[in-house]
Amino acid sequence: MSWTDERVNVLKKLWAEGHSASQIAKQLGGVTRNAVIGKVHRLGLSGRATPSRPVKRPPRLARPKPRLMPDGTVTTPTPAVTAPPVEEAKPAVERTAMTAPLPPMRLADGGAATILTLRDSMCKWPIGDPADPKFAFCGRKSDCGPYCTEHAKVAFQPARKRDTKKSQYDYVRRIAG
DNA sequence: CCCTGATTCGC
DNA sequence: GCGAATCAGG
Repeated sequence: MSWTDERVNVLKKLWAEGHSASQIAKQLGGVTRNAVIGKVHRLGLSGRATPSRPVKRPPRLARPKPRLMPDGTVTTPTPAVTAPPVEEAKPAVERTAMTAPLPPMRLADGGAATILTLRDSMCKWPIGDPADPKFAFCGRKSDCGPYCTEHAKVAFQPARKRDTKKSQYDYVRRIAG
């Protein structure tokens, strides 16, 4: 099917009325929603009422995936080597320190357990910002684990509600192809 | 998983 | 110009 004047008019009308691209495609027939969206863009009426989506995305770089050519050859375009501005996850220390329920134990000298004074039998729960000079460890007696009984409760929470196998699989597929 | 629009690029 | 593939997000 091609974009006749009549079909374009229907497209404009339905789009103006707020129908989604897939709905318009179904009504027109013979086109996919991608075709509708593509046409909408080409007509320059992409910006409809934006209810709740002020999403600004940086432009995607060219598809690096191999493409199967009609003659059977597979071409793998060299992907742009632009470093993606990936924001790293916060260090575990920061997250755990924020939820620390106990202040560092006071040592005999009045200070707190540091990396120098922390012994094997002492709780290794971090307290405060590692970059801070006052950064310390809990230092209470740790028995069968790295933490004291109080921090062990926080550190070894009962397993959080697991993701479904399905959604995990989706994630793996997303990153692994 | 379903859905939405946005974008790129081979055709 | 067209639209499939592929995005990012609800």
